[in-house]
Amino acid sequence: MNNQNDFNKILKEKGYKFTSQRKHVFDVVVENDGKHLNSQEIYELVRKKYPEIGVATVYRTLALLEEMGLIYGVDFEDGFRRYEIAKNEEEHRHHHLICLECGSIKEMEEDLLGTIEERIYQNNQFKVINHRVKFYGYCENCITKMNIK
Amino acid sequence: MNNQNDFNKILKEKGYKFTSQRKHVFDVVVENDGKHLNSQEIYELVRKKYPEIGVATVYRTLALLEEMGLIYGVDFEDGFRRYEIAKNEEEHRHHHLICLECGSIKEMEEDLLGTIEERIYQNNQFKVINHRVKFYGYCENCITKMNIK
DNA sequence: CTCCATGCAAACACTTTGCAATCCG
DNA sequence: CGGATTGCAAAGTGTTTGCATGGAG
Repeated sequence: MNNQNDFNKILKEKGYKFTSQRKHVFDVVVENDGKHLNSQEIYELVRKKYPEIGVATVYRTLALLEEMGLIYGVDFEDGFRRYEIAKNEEEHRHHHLICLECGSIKEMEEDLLGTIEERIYQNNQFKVINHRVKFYGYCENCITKMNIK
Repeated sequence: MNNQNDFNKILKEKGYKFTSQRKHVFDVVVENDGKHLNSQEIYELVRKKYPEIGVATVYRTLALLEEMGLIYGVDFEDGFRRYEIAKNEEEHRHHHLICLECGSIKEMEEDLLGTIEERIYQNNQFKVINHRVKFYGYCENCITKMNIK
């Protein structure tokens, strides 16, 4: 299966044009799966392969890809909008374990809250469509280093 | 119990001075419990009672109050940092039900994940200290209006 | 009286927008 | 070709900082 053609096809389906700028931006996000790059970092990486690209194009493309559902924007409250690829097998987005000591971010695949959503509807008359969970604490490395329980 | 003296005392304990600017900022956050005001909104409200105050003071004070644990900053990914009062009875922060239709934000007090944290430690070697959950979906009003299930 | 805290304006950092030039289809 | 897309620079937005003045303790 050919990536370029796949990407091309998805764009066309939505009535958008294929450009190498868009391909390069998408590639960088895909190639850095799990790194939660922010827009500036993506811009820098794309520039290595395509130096003429402008910041505005990167921002516009990221918004486009997010709207198309190919990537997700995540906010770790550090002042940057960060992006990760959308894996369409996920019904709900995965969750993040954020280390308070070193700032590392680990992904966790379990769907914790699926069973709880019905209860929320009963108790709060609120129909849950998606949820987002962030856990703050200490990662394996820092637990060892800090010698805490 | 006298609010002004309480607030004064907490500041002194941490080695900070009592000023009427600080009191006014804190008061506005307390008086608007549940409204998740952003910094600009807080600035506007404080100015009604204390017109000479500057934006910088509001930002500095909000950071100070957060650091002291009197208020929490929350990020609803709308480009603003929003604040809510910290209720120290809460072991974990409460969670938010965010309506995708009208944008309303409702608070939910249940602690959903307390029991799950041990499992996370087993599975991921990650020691959870706190967690933050946001549910996206449709609120009671919008469900009625939109006539969805 | 001594610093801490304030107000002001300028500086910042990230993102968005306007517009002419360019390129895809 | 014609309209979507791009690059550039300028404008926006929310927030932070430098510094002289002011006020709490």
